[in-house]
Amino acid sequence: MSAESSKQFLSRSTEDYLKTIYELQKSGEPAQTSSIADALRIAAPSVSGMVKKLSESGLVEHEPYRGVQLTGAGRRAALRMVRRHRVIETYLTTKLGYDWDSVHNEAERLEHAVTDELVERMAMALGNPRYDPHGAPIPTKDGVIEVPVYVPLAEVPVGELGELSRVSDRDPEQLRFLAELGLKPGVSFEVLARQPFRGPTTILIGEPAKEQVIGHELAESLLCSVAPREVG
Amino acid sequence: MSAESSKQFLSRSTEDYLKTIYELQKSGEPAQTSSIADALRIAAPSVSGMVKKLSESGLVEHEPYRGVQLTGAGRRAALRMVRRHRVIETYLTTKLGYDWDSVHNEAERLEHAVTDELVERMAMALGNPRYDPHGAPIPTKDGVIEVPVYVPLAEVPVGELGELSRVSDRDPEQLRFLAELGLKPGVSFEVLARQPFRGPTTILIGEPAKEQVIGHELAESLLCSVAPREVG
DNA sequence: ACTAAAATTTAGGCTGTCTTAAACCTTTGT
DNA sequence: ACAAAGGTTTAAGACAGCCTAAATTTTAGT
Repeated sequence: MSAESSKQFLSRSTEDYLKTIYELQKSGEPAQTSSIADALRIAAPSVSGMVKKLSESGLVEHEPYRGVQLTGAGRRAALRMVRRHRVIETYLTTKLGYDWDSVHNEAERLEHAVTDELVERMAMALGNPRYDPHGAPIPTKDGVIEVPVYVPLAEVPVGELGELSRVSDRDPEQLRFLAELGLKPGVSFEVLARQPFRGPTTILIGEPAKEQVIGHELAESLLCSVAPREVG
Repeated sequence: MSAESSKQFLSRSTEDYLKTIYELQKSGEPAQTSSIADALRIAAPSVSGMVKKLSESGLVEHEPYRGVQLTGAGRRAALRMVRRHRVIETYLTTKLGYDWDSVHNEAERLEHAVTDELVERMAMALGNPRYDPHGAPIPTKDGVIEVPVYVPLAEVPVGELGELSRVSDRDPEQLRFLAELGLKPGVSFEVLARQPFRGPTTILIGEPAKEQVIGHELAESLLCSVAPREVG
């Protein structure tokens, strides 16, 4: 209801800032200027300037030298972008045959050009999916997002059964590699062994069950649910 | 091969200028500054400035105070945008249930955000259609566009049989009205009567054949093929 | 506690695209 | 033939976003 809250049209760049701040700030702490700059591949002073504007529009709160937090309005706008991005990614893979490693860039451009109506039509055509192809939860139209609790594969104890639930959508190379190994969300596995000192993890996976060795770094980015599903 | 011709990335605004100039210049004569300004809803001096830049990039030829013409490269870029626009319009109506009166605006935004790959995937999914929902020809990937010869309904002689082939996609109001009357590309009709002094035309049309009276102005914007199809 | 390093902000500038006001050509009516 | 009208261009400036360099604040190590 405040004078600020009804600002309707956000610039492309504003949308990018809000989405980025949302991603950085998920863990709760304020987002740092330099993290935003890195994520957007922009110089830090540019971020300083833009953040001032965002905070004047009531989309973020900025304590100088401390960091940035989304306001209610900012969070809503950010989640709208996240929904767009994930619905688009799902649509492109499901309906237009995109590989899951190439959708990210396309979605990154389209999310700024699409109307709410198109997003809803795409979601409808897909049966209102709850997860995108990388396993990330899709916020609802009214900005509600599920926050499942996952364990990185690197931390699932040896002997445990689990299901791969989510992977990062950022690195196409990595995604292509995962696809080769059949490592996509929904796949079940058993942890057979793990070497100490940040060594690789061995899992049993796939239809003709097969052993797979996975390096520590990769195993840290694979988010899993452990066997007796406690998470909706 | 010239130094200019390899300029790869056109700004959103450049794309709009080229597409507009293409539309205005279809009839052959150079496009006027003021017509471009009107079409883009921009002040004339802005167009002057931009045209200078376009001509420095080798996309148009500009004879000051005379008008603008697309060069080969400019025409190619414009047709790429036209293809995008029309493929998108066709996709949205065919696959996502859009009405033909609401696709124009959506396409107008998307055409700048889409990659060539997405356009080709959409075209593929549609079976490489030759016409969009308004009956406009879709240029091929390599920039070939069909130029059918049509007659405005207002000029089809009384007694003649014809087929409605193309309508303008610009005015949603008009499109909704046409839809109500069942007047969409592909529909056949017979001209029953026409009043003089730019009066209305009466046609026989539809499955349960029905008489329809159409005002002169509207009849001028409905492009038809006359009965013994001479046009591919 | 104090200084060196790291992070952030301020200052000043650039580019792209738009604007209005004024100057400038071209066309056209008498 | 020439002046008014109309279209076009130049001039000057605004605004969004970006940049680098310099000044400032915070953090961290001794």
